Amino acid sequence: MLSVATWNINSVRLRAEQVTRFLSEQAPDVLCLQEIKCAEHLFPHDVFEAAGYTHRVVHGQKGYHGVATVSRVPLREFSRHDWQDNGEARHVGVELLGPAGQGLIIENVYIPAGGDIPDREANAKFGQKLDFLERMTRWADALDRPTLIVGDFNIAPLPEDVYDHKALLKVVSHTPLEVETLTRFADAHGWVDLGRKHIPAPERNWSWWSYRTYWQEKDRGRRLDHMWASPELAAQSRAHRFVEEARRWEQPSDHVPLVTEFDL
DNA sequence: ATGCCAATGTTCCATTGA
Repeated sequence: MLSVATWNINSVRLRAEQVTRFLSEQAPDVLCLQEIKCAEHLFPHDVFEAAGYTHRVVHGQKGYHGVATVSRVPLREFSRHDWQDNGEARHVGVELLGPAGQGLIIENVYIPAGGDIPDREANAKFGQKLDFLERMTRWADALDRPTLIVGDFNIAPLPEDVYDHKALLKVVSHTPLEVETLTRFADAHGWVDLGRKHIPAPERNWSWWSYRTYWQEKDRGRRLDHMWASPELAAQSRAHRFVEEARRWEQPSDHVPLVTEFDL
């Protein structure tokens, strides 16, 4: 048995208490973090060391973005892709060294949000988001071993992945162009969306709620965080959950963690 | 009705997030 989690933590230094609680309560073997918001030399290694996560790979950046994968099982850094080609720290891949999950590749990714306007001409960030996905698609085309890709995709692909499908068709994160582009990425490798394998639509499994009071009061969430597996790996997933209660903890991240358990 | 919140560092204001 191997359990893997992903969480956009929105500053790992500020949320040491919350991440410690999550590790204690859910006990994943591996946790992939996004938006750690610090350079590698400022990563709070002591917090994870004390919790038993003695294996860590950090791809940090000063101030913004940044990803890290921490683990109770041995692993090694496998890859770092810059799919935006601008130096931002938005990906790190690891290979598990076993015995649990021996040889498994876990890709931890933070896809760009894409700005406000869903138009490449009017908003360069939207174009960068689409380009990031196109480069991921070419990468996925060439994959030749079982892989798990997790993280903050910043896209809610299904109508049931948002609180109001029709209202969000023109809102970045749920536009048809983003969904089509993400679908091409999915098709490039046959990725299985574990969130919807285990919690089929229209069952609720949102992962993000805005910090703004109005939107929280209305319970307007979106499913922006994902765990996708190669087909042969997906066949070994046994359980999957969204820890929605973490959104109500003190000083929470605006995202909640996801956990998948595998027979490995 | 998407910055009215939250975080960082450029720090008493600007930038970013989705």
